[in-house]
Amino acid sequence: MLAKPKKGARKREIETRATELFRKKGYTGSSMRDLAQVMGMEAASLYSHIKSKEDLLHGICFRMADAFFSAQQAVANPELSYLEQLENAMVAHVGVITQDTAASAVFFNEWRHLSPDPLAQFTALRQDYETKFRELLEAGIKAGEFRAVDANFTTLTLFSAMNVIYTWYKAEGSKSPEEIGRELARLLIHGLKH
Amino acid sequence: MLAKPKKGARKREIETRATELFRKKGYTGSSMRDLAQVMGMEAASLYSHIKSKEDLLHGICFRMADAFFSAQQAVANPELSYLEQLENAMVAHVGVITQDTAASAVFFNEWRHLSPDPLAQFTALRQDYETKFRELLEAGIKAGEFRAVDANFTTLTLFSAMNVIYTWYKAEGSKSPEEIGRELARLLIHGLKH
DNA sequence: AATTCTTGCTAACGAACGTTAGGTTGTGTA
DNA sequence: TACACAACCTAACGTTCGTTAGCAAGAATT
Repeated sequence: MLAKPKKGARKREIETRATELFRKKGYTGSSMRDLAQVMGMEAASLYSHIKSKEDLLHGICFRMADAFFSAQQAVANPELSYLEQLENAMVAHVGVITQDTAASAVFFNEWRHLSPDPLAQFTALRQDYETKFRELLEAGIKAGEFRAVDANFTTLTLFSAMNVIYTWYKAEGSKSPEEIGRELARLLIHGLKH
Repeated sequence: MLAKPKKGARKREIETRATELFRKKGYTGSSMRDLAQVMGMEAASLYSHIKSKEDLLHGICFRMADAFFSAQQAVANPELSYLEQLENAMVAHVGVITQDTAASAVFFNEWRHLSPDPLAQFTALRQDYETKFRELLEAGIKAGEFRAVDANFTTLTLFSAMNVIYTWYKAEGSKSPEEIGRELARLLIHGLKH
């Protein structure tokens, strides 16, 4: 049943190229003819493999959402200190970003172009995910591990600091994803001052 | 010479509405007919006031760049400690963002849609601006005021933490721009830990 | 009163958009 | 050898895009 050329391989290549294209020019700035060109085919031919342009965006956004959730759950461990739990969650988050920076770029910047229904679903997922971080923060404050910062404000700051990493991370760079995550956690937890 | 309806007032209203529109739907996702609709006129009529769609984007991006530069220069003071200089620069930066969150959103997210020539000019300006922060950081490290962090990495983290503020700041909120800047500086300089 | 300027209109241009219909070719399977 | 199917094609659809041309009405200026 399975021959050498794996089933759906062409579709996955389209998804990969679409992700790179959306990263570079944005979703609304990318045309199906642009995508066809990088694939070396006609625009109409894309529809032998995919359903629609938005379906590509949908796939990228929700696959990333899944990855973030899985990574978060994989490191969840209530027996650790809140400080350790937060640091591990940050490392896990950074790990997902570094695994696919193009998909991360689309995830962070293009989700708003989803149509209303998937958009609502997406924002709900994202809210849930971010809430885990905020709860960790609030619990850590209550336990006296953290300063009494504004939890909402700080959560957004943490995410912002983590989510910028897709803009510069290169797999062949000198730092591993884990090192980057730890260094970032250290900066945010211990600060810049000597 | 000056009558009640100030000259260019209509043009400025178009720019304001375009800024809000670009923030909401992105530059490539916004059409001139969209803009005309929020202005209550026909798309073609816009061209009595403006030169082109890209000219709107150009104006927004470069006016913000000017504002950031001015604010940075206004607080520059080599007699202060690097820590104080950095904190003041951060407060100034946040001040510009909070003055116009819509224009900030466009500045941060839509500049890549400028055509090649202004794009090159824009990125050069931005590079210059960010370099001031990096130099402050490097000098502070050398002087022993800061830990020996990676200056590039940390500069990006600082900007990312500051630049997320346009997403949630409301003028009628409980914190002033100055308070937000100071709190952010405190978080990044002193850290989250108790 | 004559003139200029501002502000808007209708109509239309060529180009690009996402997508569908229907056909062809080559390859692996029954 | 017949068949199924993935992969891609050409042609075209209706729509939307940014923008221009030419004109009209009112207000401000001379």
